[in-house]
Amino acid sequence: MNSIISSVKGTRDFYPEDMAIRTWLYQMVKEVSEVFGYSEYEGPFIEKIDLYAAKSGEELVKEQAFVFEDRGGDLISLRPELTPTLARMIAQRQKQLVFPQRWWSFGPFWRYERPQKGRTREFFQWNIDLLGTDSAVSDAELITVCAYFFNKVGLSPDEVKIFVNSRKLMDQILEELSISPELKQDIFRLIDRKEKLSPSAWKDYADNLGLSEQQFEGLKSVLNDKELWKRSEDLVTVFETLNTIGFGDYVVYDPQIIRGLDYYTGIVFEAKDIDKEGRSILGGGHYGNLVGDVGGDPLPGVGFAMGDVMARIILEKYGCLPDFASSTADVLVTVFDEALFNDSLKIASELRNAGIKTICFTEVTKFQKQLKYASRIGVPYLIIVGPDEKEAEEVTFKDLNNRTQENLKRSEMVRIIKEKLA
RNA sequence: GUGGCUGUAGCUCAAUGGCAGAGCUCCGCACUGUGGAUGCGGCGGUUGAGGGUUCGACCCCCUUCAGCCACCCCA
Repeated sequence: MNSIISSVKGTRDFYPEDMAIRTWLYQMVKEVSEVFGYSEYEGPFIEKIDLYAAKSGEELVKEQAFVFEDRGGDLISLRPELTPTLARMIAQRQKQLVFPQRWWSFGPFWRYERPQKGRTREFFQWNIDLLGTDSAVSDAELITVCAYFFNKVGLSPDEVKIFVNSRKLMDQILEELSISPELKQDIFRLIDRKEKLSPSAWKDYADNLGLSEQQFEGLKSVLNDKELWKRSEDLVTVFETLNTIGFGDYVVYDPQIIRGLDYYTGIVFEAKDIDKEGRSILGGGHYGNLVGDVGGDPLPGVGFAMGDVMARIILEKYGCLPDFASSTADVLVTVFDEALFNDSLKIASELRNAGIKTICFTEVTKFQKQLKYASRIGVPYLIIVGPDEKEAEEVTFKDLNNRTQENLKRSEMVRIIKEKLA
């Protein structure tokens, strides 16, 4: 045990039961994306560091990327996010693509961070973007995709909520409070921290930024104003659209949603557990110009990303994960003795040719051991071929769950088993 | 990058500074063509790693690694 080389910090081993969950999640994401007419795409897992230099938050690249030098001396990064890659891919074909484009992806990402709950160094992320449109209804569509996904996997509006705000509205508020644009990032951070700090600590934070008493009070009352969204045309449209479509229950206005990434320019949103337990499940928003930094023509859009780590935590918490069969085989063929080994192998082959997932025991051992093995790995059905069965041109077909068994004619075996499995 | 908690058998956990244990799992047998039960037996450990204090360390100290949690940031 001591000699086993440990896995890389922050990575996860996907044992079959974990892989089943990951695959299931991918299926859900795929079905939701495609029912909205989005096309799947994928980029490289490694990129030149330059791609990220201009974009993203600086910290994301400078401090959280896995960077190495290749043999040619270029600095290469394991991708910490997909948006810059998407921007490049779009920019390269900007002249030939018909907009709006609807794209989605599900793949691995790496960030060199300290692992904790809901956060690993290697994780999977669902990215979905609607490109080349500036309308608030587009923003509403992406939020609908979120809600649709939650609904599909069985997370109710009593369990998760999508919190929505508008960067544009917040900009306007800051202007009205006469807060200088240079302070904008700091104020956004201040807003972001309100929940995490005690009231007095939060006040200290504000004082340190140089907010006047008047500005501080103004900001505070704005953040408590649940009706503030009515001042934003975009937000009004978003909420109206969602109510029309019927997913309004999932959505709630929250003036404290800001989002860290600075390329968001309009609607921003993130989904969280209703009691705000843990980190957000997904986050996204409207960006004014996706491809500007990689040399394309200005192109707006809206999109979000969902990480698999937090998604699994929430799905587990609310019991939304289906029961996955412990074995992927439906039938196990036992081996009676050396003389009948070939008969078992042939029967197994016959079943496989008919598309039935079949395991054949590969050694001659005590029957009890084979039966126990079948039971332990969770195969539902057993085929027994002994001298009696061979003589009668039959097999014994045993249902391990019901503990019943019957004899099947060899000629009818495949047909009957297929019926049972249907 | 900062701080806190935790590392003992495959798993869950015990052991006042004094012989490293239990339950579960696993394997074997009782059981020569029928599993989960029961009984009996067995395998299993450099106590995460390295150093120090001590007659003696799972226990105290230092270092390091890993996991978890929070900050930061974000999926």
